[in-house]
Amino acid sequence: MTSTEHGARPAVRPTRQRLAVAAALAGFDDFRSAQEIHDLISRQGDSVGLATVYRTLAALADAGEVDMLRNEDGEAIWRSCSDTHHHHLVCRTCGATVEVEGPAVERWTNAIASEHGFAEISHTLEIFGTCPACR
Amino acid sequence: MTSTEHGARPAVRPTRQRLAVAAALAGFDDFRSAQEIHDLISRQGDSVGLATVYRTLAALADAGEVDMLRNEDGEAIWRSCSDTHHHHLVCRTCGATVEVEGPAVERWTNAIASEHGFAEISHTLEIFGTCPACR
DNA sequence: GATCGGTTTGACAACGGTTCTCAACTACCG
DNA sequence: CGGTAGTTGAGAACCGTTGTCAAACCGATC
Ligand SMILES: [Zn+2]
Ligand SMILES: [Zn+2]
Ligand SMILES: [Zn+2]
Ligand SMILES: [Zn+2]
Repeated sequence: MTSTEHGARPAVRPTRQRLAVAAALAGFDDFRSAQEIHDLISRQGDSVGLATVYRTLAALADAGEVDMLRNEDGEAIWRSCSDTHHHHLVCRTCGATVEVEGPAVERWTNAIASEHGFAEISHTLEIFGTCPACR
Repeated sequence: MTSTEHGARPAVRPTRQRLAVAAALAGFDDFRSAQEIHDLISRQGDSVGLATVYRTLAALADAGEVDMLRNEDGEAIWRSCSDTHHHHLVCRTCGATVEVEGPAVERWTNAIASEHGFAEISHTLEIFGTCPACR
C-alpha cells in the first residue's frame, strides 16, 4: 500500500466519471435504474460508459452512500440516502420516494428473529404504491 | 364461459405438467428458483418445458398458492405457502424458512402509505439471518 | 369413435439488465 | 518525466425471463 491513508482502502480517485455519477444522483430525489442515470449523464453532454456507471453505483452502495433496492421486476434501482437506517415508500409509476422510519418494526423483526433462534439478522422492507401526483 | 364453476376463472386443467410442478414444490420446504424446480422435475424422469414451469409458477403465485420473492441477485424464487398474508424469516445459509405474521406491521405500512397519500399499496418484508442449526 | 375449438405445451429465439474482457488511458508519486 | 497501479469504455458474453407459434392435447359434442 502506497497511499497516505491509514486504512486499508485501495485509493479511490475522484475521476470525472465518478463525479458525474455523484452529480446525477444528487439531481434525483427518487430511485433510478443504472440506465436512467446513464441516460441523464449523456443528456447533459457528459459521457460515461454504462459499465462505469454500474461500477460506481456498486462502490457507492458498498460504501453506504447510496441505497440500492430492487423494484418489483427485480431490477436494481439506486438513490442517495441519509445514512441512518430507514425504509422506503416508493411510487411504482414515477419513482417518488419517501424515507420512513419505524422503530416498532425494527423491534418486531428482532423479536421474531431471536424468538426463532436466528442470529445476524438483516431485513428488507419496502412499500410500493401510487403517489398522489400519479393517480 | 363453459365451465361449471361459478367464478370467472378460465378453466385451469390439471395437466401432467402442472401436477409435476406442484409435486416438485411440495418436495421443497424452502425457496427455489424456477430453474432448480425445473431441474428437480427432470432429475425425477419427468419432463416439463422450462417455459411451462415459469407459466405454472406465475399462475400459482397469481392464485396465491405459492409465494414469490426475490433473492439478493434479483432472481425470482418460489415456495408453496399458506394462503394467508405473511412474511418470511429465511436462513441465509441453508434456506430454512419460517412463515411469520405481524398484524401490527400490516397496520403500520398501510398507515404510513395513506399518511403520504399513496394508493394501491403493496409491500415486501423479509428477514434474513442464520438459523440455530447453521450457527 | 370422429370431429371440433379452445387450452396448453415446448423448442427456440429474442430480450434486457448486468457483468466480463482487455487494451488504452489516467492519476498520482517520486 | 517514467513507473505503476487504478480506471475506463466498447463490445461481447452472460443468464434469467418472456415471447413466438405450430403441434399436441383435452373435453364437449355429434
Ligand atoms: Zn408517482
Ligand atoms: Zn429496518
Ligand atoms: Zn440454516
Ligand atoms: Zn405484510
